[in-house]
Amino acid sequence: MANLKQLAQSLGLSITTVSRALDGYADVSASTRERVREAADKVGYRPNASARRLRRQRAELVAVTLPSDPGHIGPPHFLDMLSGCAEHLAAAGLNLVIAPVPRGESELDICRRFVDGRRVDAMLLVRTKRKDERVEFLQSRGIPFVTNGRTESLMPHPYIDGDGFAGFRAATLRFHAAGHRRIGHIAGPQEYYFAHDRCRGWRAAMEECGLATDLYAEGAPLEQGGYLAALELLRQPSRPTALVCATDEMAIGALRALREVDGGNQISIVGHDDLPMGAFTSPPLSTMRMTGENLGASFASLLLRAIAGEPAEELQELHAIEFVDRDSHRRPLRAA
Amino acid sequence: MANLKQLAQSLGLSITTVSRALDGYADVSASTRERVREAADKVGYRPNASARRLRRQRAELVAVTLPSDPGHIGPPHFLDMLSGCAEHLAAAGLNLVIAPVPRGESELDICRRFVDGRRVDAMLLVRTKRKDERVEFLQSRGIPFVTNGRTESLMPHPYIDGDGFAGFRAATLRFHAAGHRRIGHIAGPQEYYFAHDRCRGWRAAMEECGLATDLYAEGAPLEQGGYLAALELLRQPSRPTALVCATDEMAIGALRALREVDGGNQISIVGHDDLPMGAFTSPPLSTMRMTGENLGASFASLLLRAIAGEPAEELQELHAIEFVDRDSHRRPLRAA
DNA sequence: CTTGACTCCCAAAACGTTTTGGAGAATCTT
DNA sequence: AAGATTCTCCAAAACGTTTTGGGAGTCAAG
Repeated sequence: MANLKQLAQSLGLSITTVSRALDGYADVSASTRERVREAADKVGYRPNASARRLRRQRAELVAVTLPSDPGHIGPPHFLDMLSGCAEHLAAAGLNLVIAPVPRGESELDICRRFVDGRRVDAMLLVRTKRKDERVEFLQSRGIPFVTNGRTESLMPHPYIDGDGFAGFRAATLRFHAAGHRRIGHIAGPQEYYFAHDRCRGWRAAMEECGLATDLYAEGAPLEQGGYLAALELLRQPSRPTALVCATDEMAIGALRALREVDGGNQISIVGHDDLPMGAFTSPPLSTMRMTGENLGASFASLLLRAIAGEPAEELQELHAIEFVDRDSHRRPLRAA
Repeated sequence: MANLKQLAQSLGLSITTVSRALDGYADVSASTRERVREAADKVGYRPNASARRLRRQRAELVAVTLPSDPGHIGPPHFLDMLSGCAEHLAAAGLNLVIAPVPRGESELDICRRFVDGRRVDAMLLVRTKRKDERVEFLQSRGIPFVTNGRTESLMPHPYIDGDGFAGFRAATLRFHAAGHRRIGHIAGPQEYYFAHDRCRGWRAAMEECGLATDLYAEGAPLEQGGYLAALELLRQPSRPTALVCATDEMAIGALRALREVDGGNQISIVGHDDLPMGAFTSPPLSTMRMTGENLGASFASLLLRAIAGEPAEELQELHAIEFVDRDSHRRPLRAA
């Protein structure tokens, strides 16, 4: 209820002095500062956010656009990431607003609305595509942003990403070393950078080993997509003995296909994301995950540094992928 | 870049007229209105959000507090709900900000910050406790809010909840009708309303059937909690033949315990939430879910109506629970 | 006594919008 | 033809803060 004017009046001081006292300026005496602070605490004064934002020309807000398509939004721990990010942004006085894409609008429309209405100081982009129009738009407007996932944009921009190429190459080589020769890949939609990157890793390893890359199937990055893709691979005349899946959700769908077609437990499989659920599937799902603690905090830090004006080149984090050894990747290899 | 002043100048009109033209007031002629609209479109004018908020005395923001504890935030489809809610709020010009609880602060502190700093027009509360201090605070401040889950607050407040009592009672009676007599309950932390409500449903059914309620174990509402709770029940001298679990995540943890101890497939089990993952477990997990389409839209609608001043009594939705018949709830019943 | 530095405070402007309360011109009514 | 009404438009106030550019005092040095 209280605003600066009322508070100042009750103290017999000017608005200016009260404002500066609360902000800790040196040009107000220690005694008045204390007096002001006490009075402010007593009436529970908090500056009106809108007024401050208008005057300071800052929105104190960061938006993250949530892709609506297809199905789930990122891996299930995505919300944990957002939450961590929001928490660290809050420490710097910024709040995180979520911006889903209403039907009939594009993700670009959303960016436009937020940026041109000066509703945000920065943006967080997830689920980047290889060619991502949002990135181009934000670069043209000069608004700070960070992406989760790289893009093929020519101009560098801040991002955090996992080295899917290296991770999937290593996983494929691991299968090869274990004796597998028919190693299939269940891929996500190739327009997404992460899906393409992971696919490239598998492909590179296969070619290094002199193996054909025909055991390939693509699907939506969900259980159902993995299920259908796995069925497709299992129909091939020469079945795979091992499967490298673009995501854990797809791998879990594939596990179901294996159970149905194969009785299960015959084909080795590995996913990516380290979903908590993976420890509880049957067999427990071996997987990969991006190294690094508290991804949300990293995003927050990059966003703050981008807002502070650091150049994009210094705000790019490529994290190694580590293997999570459960059980599903070492099914006994039958003689070919 | 453009503001009202510049736009007005370039058109040779006053700020007032331009503003009212864009807002579609009748007291500006159709021709000027059109002229103004065209010019605004051309320069891509969008009103400055902060200025509008200050003048209108509305934050155009709704906050949802994210509990940080324990572990996951709500069921995995929680983000879908938030996204749907944000989408419908956006259609009314409101954005949804997520407000995680930093360590060292309480959920109450967050509410205070948002409400007293006039940063929001309303709040969305999730994971209500039976006695929830946030509810009391918001009621005392007279700020509109909606909770996901009821509370034991004496003053009525808007909520959306599933009828966990009826759902769990029905599930327990179903097991009884199938011949089960030793029906266990894996419960969530009882301070949460939903956990308590579901537990009461199981307990009521057991008592109606004249069965003892000693097969009870409590745990964190996560896979691990369900796993440990199930192990506890399986250690009892007289094992349960069926398990009613407070959440799917707990049920999935319990499934793992059953596999380890029992070889699996001997004990019937049912969860709640209808996680997509449940269709892919082994055996596929029978579960329950709240009826009703697009929960997020319902929350948005209730929030808007609460902001519009409708009384709390008319903003309470209790949804029926429906059974989702997969396979895990009809394991063959061995002779006792 | 004057000057300069320093301390503590404040009036006023500014941020960009919406809204209030008319003003002037044109049109209608009688 | 005069008054009433309707159409268009606008100046100015207001929202609550931060920041600019001083203005009184006080004190020490010259």
